[in-house]
Amino acid sequence: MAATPETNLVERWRDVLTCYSAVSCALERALQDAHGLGMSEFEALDRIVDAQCEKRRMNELAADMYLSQSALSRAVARLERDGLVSRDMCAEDRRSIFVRITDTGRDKHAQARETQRAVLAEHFA
Amino acid sequence: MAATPETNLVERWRDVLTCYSAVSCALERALQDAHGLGMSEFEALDRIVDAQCEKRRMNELAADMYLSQSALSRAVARLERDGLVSRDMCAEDRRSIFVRITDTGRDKHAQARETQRAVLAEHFA
DNA sequence: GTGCATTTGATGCAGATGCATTAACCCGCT
DNA sequence: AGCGGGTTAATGCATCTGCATCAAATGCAC
Repeated sequence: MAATPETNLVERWRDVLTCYSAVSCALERALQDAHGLGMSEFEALDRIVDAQCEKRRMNELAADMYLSQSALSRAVARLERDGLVSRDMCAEDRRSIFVRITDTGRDKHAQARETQRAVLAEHFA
Repeated sequence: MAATPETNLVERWRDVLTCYSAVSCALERALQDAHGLGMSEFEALDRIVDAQCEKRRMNELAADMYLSQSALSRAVARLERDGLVSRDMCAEDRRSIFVRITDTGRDKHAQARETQRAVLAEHFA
């Protein structure tokens, strides 16, 4: 028997939990303090920028992220309120929304990415 | 140069994020559906049972967990409301609270642990 | 003992999340 | 064209979380 697989499972989970808690907490604080961004907002911006195309549909975005549809809807609403993205009608399918990053949003994301990488470097060192 | 360390950092973080999201979501749902327990409640019970001693002070418990002090306070309040733990005065330091697991709580935890391990086994397979 | 900083757990409050529902829209079938 | 089922994003609601604050209790300096 290979050293109690049950215990290993729980240990692996605890490791993930510990890592996630520490990093997400630090990230949340750093992004908030330095840029006024929550982690979900940054993550959404990040996915939009990563995709080569300028515009992203809400549902494509939701599929990439761990957020529920409603949470994403509100996160994008906050980003729009802060002028970092715009929500445009999609002519082909009028139910869909194109989320487009603004110039301000692009700048903000570039700055925030620096913060993110600094925090990650610190915690994964 | 060893394959862009920056990108590796972000990838590592995304892996943690993906894993945490999937598992915590599944765990939350499974525990809630099968036992009416949230993940934080289960985690708190788990820490109490894991500690060899019957009683745990709130602050010791908080130190073990990723929760804030206030969140823990309310999680324990929910556990007490459901009859799974009791909060007793501590004679030595009357600010402190002893959290003690009840028989009902012990049973519930034993059952919930089965669910937890099943979910973990499924996701870490 | 007295006074003051610290510690401990509870609570008011604002913000974020998920679930269920809703409104608008698309598509296929007749 | 019209209807019904499925899809997309927004919203009401309840819950959980963290921050700041509070009251009670401790203990340290004097």
